[in-house]
Order: sequence, then C-alpha cells, then structure tokens
Amino acid sequence: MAEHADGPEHVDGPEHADGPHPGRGEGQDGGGTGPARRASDRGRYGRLSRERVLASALGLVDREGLSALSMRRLGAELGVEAMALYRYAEGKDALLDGLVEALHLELEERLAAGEPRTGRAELHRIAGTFHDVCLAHPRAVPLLATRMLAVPLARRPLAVLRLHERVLALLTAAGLDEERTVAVFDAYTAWLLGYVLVELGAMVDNPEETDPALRLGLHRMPPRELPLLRSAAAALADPAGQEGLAAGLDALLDRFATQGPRL
Amino acid sequence: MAEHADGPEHVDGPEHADGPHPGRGEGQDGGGTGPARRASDRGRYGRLSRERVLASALGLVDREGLSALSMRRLGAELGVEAMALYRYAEGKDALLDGLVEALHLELEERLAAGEPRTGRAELHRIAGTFHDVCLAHPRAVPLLATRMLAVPLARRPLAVLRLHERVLALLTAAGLDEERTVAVFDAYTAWLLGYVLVELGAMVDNPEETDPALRLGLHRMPPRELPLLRSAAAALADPAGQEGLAAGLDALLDRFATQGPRL
DNA sequence: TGGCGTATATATACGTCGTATACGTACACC
DNA sequence: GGTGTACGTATACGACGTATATATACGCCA
Repeated sequence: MAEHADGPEHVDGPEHADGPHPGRGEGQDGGGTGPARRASDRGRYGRLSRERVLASALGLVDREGLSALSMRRLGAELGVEAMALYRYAEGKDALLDGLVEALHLELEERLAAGEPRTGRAELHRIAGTFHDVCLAHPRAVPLLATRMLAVPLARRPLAVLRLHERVLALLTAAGLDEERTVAVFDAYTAWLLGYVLVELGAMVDNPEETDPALRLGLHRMPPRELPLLRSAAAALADPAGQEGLAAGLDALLDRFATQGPRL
Repeated sequence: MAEHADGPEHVDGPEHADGPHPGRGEGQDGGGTGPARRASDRGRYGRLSRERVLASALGLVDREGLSALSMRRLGAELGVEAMALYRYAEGKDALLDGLVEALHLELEERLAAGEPRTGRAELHRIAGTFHDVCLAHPRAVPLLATRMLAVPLARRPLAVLRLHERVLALLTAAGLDEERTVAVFDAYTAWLLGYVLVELGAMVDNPEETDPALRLGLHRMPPRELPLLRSAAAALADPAGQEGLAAGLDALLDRFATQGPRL
C-alpha cells in the first residue's frame, strides 16, 4: 500500500511497464523480441541510486517508523530485491547512517533557502532549522542519538561534519579561542539534541485518544504517589517549541561564550 | 566462545549433571529415581526473577553492547531457554524498558547513598549522579533516548516517573509556579540527556588506536574542507565532564527559574 | 502423607531479519 | 559486434522475536 509517490517517472525508454508488479516475468518469455526489461533497468523504472535509496528509506521511516525499515521492505518499496541495496549502503548500519546524512542534507537545503546571518543570530537560525527538520521527521530522530553514540567523529556522514564545521566557524569568527569554542560547541550540540529529544518524547502518545488528560495514559499512573507529575503531565505534554529552544540557547551562550563581542 | 563466567555454581542437589548441556534429557530417563533437576530449579540454579533478568541483561549490554542483547543470548546467560524470560518481561521492548528502569534504580541507590541537599544543590547532585550512572553504563545510554521517544510519559518505568516527581518536587518547593516548573523541568531533562549523549559520543573510538590524533579516524577526514573540525577534533574527543554539565545547568536554571529565591 | 492446581521453564515451530555467495543481464566502449 | 564491468537477482544460512503447546516442581489442603 501507499505508492511511493515521489520520483518523476522519467525513464530513458518510453515503455510504460506491463503492470504494477515488478517481479516474476521469468526466463525466455516466449520469443518476444522486446528485451523485456530485466535486471538493471529495474528499480520501479529508472536505475537505483544512493539518493533514491535514502529518500525512499526516509519516507518509509516517516510513514511507518524505524522498525519498519528492513532491507527487504525497502527493496520492495523500490521495486528491487534486498541485496540490490548493498551497492548503495554497505549494510544496514550504513543505511541508518545514510538516514542521518539525509536529515543533515535536508538541513543544509533549508539553511541555503533562508538568508544567512552572522554570529549568534546564525546559531539561532541553525538551531531553529534543525528543530524544524526533526519535527518533520520525528521517527528518524532517535537515529541522531544512537548513531552519534555508535560512530566515531570522523566516520560520521559528511553532511554532519559540514554542520560541525559550520558551527565551529561561527564560533571562531566570533573571536573565541579554541578552548571556548569547543566548550560552546559541545553545549550547543547537547542542548539542540536534548531539547529535540525531550520535545518529541512529549509528543508520543496514543493518537486515537482525544481527551488531553488521558493522551499520555495518565490513568495508569499510581494515584497517590507522583501527584506533581500527575498534575503537571498535561503541561509536559505539549512542549515549549522554538522559544524554549532559543531561550536555553541564549542562556548557554551567555554562559559559555564570555569572550567574543559578537556572541 | 566466551564463557559466561559469573554465576556461583551452587546447586541444591549434589549430582553434578550429565554434561554441560542443559537440554535434552527427555522423557522418563530409564527409571533413575533421582528427579534430575528439571524445569524450575534451573536458571543457573536458583529461580529466575525480574531482578536477576534485568541485572544480567544490563551486564550483557555493558560487556558486549546493545546488539548482543537478544532473548536467546540472555536466556543462555541465565542458563535458561529464551521463552522463560517472557515471564519477567512482556517482550523485547519491555525488556529494554526494564534496562532503563534498572539504570534509574541504580540512580536512586546512588542518590540514597549520598546526603540529600535542597533546591539547586540537589538538582546538581541529581544531575551529577545521573551523569555517573551513564558513564558506568555507556552502552545502555542510547536506550534513554530511544525509549524516551518510544514510550508515552505514563508508561515509562516507575523509577523514571519517580525521578520526574523528585525533580518536580524540588522545583515547586522552590516556589516556582506550574508554568515555570514545567519549563525548567524540560530544560533540565534536555540538558542532562543531551550532555550525556554528546559526552559519550565523544568517547566512541577505535580502542586499539593509541595515537590520540587518530583515535577518531581523523585521517579519514577530507583534508582541505573541515579545517576547523580537524584542528578541534582532539579537543572534542575528551569532553568537559561534570564541570561542563554543572555550568550549563546553572546557566539554564538562572534563565528559566527567575522566581524562587532558592533556585 | 498424598494429591492437585498453579507457577515455572521447556520444546517446537513459524516468519522475518541481515547478509554471504553465486549467478545472470545489459550497457559502455573499443 | 564483441567484451568487460557495473548492476540486479537468486538462493541460502543462521539468528532473531515470539505464539503455542507441553513438561515439571512447588505450595497448599486433606
């Protein structure tokens, strides 16, 4: 179910397929002269590419969650056998890293679409845009945490490293020495990631429960203990959004970057 | 490979088994009167319990990482078939939540061992202890992020909810109104989680590489682009520790909790 | 002391997963 | 027009989570 609905159906040959099923037309098909597309002109017509694979994977995760992402399933999504994907990602883990990359590429796109600023304002713009990207792909966000812990710095996707570089450039341009730069960088990254995780965590709920008091299953909480949590739960359920992010960021920057006049 | 090497081989019967294999002695075993331990006196002798299961799971994750944790493997660790674990956790996901719980129980233990403080000092003590627990179980930390995003508030393990309650109590005791309380709570949680994730992320490396310049695989980084990252990488590799955590926390508290005199 | 209900652990089986390996097939280039 | 190579398929294997049915031992009441 759910058409993939994204690629332009552009194929280098005009033939428009013999049906929706990509699969079984096996063997010499009764002497038809038509070479009857095989092997490489597959992939729901048009060759595979890393971009197509990652885009499809991200779409699948967005629609059905991380646990729905398997090599076989993704292959099917692309009209291809699972093993075909191994040309474009070394394995499942690399594919997950690819998703992290895809998220950061989207971040770069969005940043390029807006107008750049300088110093602290640009840090805020990056943070806000990052926040937007995460909200656009909430089910992929856990990857930002898990892959971050699984992959050493230099093996992170290039787009991630470019983001790091970008932030470092802003900090050093503001006149911070290296020690300060690293301290602010860490705080910036930690706050961004933590904030997004907490915010998304608050949004997890049973979607077919409309009463906000029960959206998070409050009735399951021990009634006598946890009184504060119980009364605050509603407020915890819909979080602060961009303002909270910006406010905390300012607080941290004020604290950690006490040198550069522009920060 | 890799003996389990942990349980005391204490058995309540003196018979020393017919071999290392727990399994196959089927049916009426030829009229031996010895009841020849079966079923429930298994579990590397002594019954199973949720505590034992979780402790063993956490140990396994600590030693071999999250991907080594499977029902079968954990069962083997406990001298038991995989399905036996389903009495103590509804399934794999519940088991992972159990690990989150175990982490928080350890946190509670450590907190109980120290002397409690009040207000901001207690928030710092909790944060620092949380940090310690995470460093003690680095490979389990990703669970804090992923399960947080997977489980609605009220379904989180009780120990997690108790921690929430504890923090909320500190905030309201300091005189914050509910809105402020929730804002500070979110900021506190986000900072704690983000900081730990970033700090642990910096520690992931190839352990059999001693040259610190290469520990993170810096040689793989594009040489011309990313110059700042390259030069800062070493500093990014060993992070700030407790001081950075405390400093950021103070910054956030100063910003978000501008009411109570005790915060 | 004996018998039984219930908690406990096993045994078996199914479908899916990641992926190693071997094989086809079509395109680019001479 | 033939051929090397990049691309995708086919098949297979072992491990995984877990549903279901079964065997075993302990607590309790007589």
